[in-house]
Amino acid sequence: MRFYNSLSRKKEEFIPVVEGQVRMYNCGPTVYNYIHVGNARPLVVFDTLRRFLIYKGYDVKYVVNFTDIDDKIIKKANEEGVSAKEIAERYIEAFLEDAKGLNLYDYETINPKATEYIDKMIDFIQGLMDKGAAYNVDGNVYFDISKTEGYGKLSKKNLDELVSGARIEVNEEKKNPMDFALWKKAKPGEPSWDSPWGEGRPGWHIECSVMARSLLGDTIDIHSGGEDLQFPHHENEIAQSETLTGKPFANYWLHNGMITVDNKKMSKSEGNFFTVREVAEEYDLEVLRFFLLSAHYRSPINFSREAMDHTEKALERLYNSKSNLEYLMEKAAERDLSAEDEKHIDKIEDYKRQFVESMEDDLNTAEAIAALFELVKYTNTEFNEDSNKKVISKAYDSLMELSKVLGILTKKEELLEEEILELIQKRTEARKNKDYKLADEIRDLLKEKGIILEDTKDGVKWKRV
RNA sequence: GGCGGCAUAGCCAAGCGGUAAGGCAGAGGUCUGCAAAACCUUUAUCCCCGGUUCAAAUCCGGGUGCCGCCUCCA
Repeated sequence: MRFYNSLSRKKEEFIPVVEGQVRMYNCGPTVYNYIHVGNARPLVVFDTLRRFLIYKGYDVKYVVNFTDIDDKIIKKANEEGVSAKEIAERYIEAFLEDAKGLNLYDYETINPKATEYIDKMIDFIQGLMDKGAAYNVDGNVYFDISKTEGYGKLSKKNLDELVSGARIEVNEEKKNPMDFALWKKAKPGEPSWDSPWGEGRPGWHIECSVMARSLLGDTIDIHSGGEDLQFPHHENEIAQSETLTGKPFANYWLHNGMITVDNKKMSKSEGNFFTVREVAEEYDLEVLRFFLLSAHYRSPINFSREAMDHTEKALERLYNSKSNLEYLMEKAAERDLSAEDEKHIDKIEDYKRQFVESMEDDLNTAEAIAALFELVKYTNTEFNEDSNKKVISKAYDSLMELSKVLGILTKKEELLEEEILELIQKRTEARKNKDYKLADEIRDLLKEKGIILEDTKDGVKWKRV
């Protein structure tokens, strides 16, 4: 398995720190608002990576933090006249709902809150002070980037050019314009914690460094997030953590590309965003999930209604295949494998292999999905009610197994209800009597209740939508 | 100005030196009372110009266009 590592800017074979174990940290949301589609991409992509690693047999520990103390949260709280804590709790709850809809919680995800790690952050900052890599100016503590080697190694920034850039904030307190806040002195009315430097709160970058270290150790395997976090956020995490521990902070840095709308980056500040719950009003969130996996995770991907509609249709093809295979499993005969059956099994294995190899190559989900569709095509073409049940089961299990890696095809069909069966029976009789008016009425009635009928030469099939 | 990425059929999107995956849409057909689903057939020489090579969408050089980061940002 190999990943494109932002540190080296090339694909590298993946070797975990501890054999058989993977420790992943993915920068999570700042909970001051509902998440939008752009925020959802890294969550879906790296959840899929986590799923695949589990599929490969790794013991995965996966952390996605909540930044629950921050300027934006405080601002929002002030606007609404409520506490920052209340804002954070509200949007954490909303996040969990959205995340569940996106199938992000099929496996355990550790969700630390920044405010639960304040003590550890203070210790961490103190450690940097002790090393002379941080300095306190009247209650504001800054990281001194001149004390760290290789600052800019992730984003490949040249310090001189950074400093000469026009958009560096002017701050008299800092020794170097690129120094960043570890601890911010409390302003009146702001939530704050006691520290050796007075009342205040942690800076953003320190939060991730501390939570990652506390939960996953000094060196983690995979650190992921949006490519827009590469600088300065991830760069600063590296600087702090490696300065303190003297060890590599993360061995593999994976960054996803941006979601665009009309080819412009989707962002809160631009206002061109769609929240996940807005999308949920029109589409099942599984469609959004599938859409986010339809292109390679490092490419930009343009979000549009048209694209979502196409994705919805594509996903439907997979669901149809699932229900077709379920139907065939009912009908197919139980018998020993013939030579031809063996060939079918081999072919199914081939498609699975293609899927896995694609995923192993820097999480090429687009190619993996293509393999899935080829499997579908094969089963649609080759199998019928006379097929060997073992073969059908194999195809079905493969489809479901690979879909599980992608986190799709999770909607469960409810059990057949007596009512529905009765109606279908009634309609069949009507059709026999050429009473097509009644037959169509029954079909429409069922359609209204979300049951789609299909008349095949093998009988009437039905499914829920 | 610095750093990085992208440009493949009507749309989306793989491909990483050997003569273009997959999905959506379209056309024709099979099946069917109709419909749906499914299947079959059908639609590209890969932004432009040079170069390397027996061989390039794939490598190199030069253009053109678009995007991201350099400020909070997934």
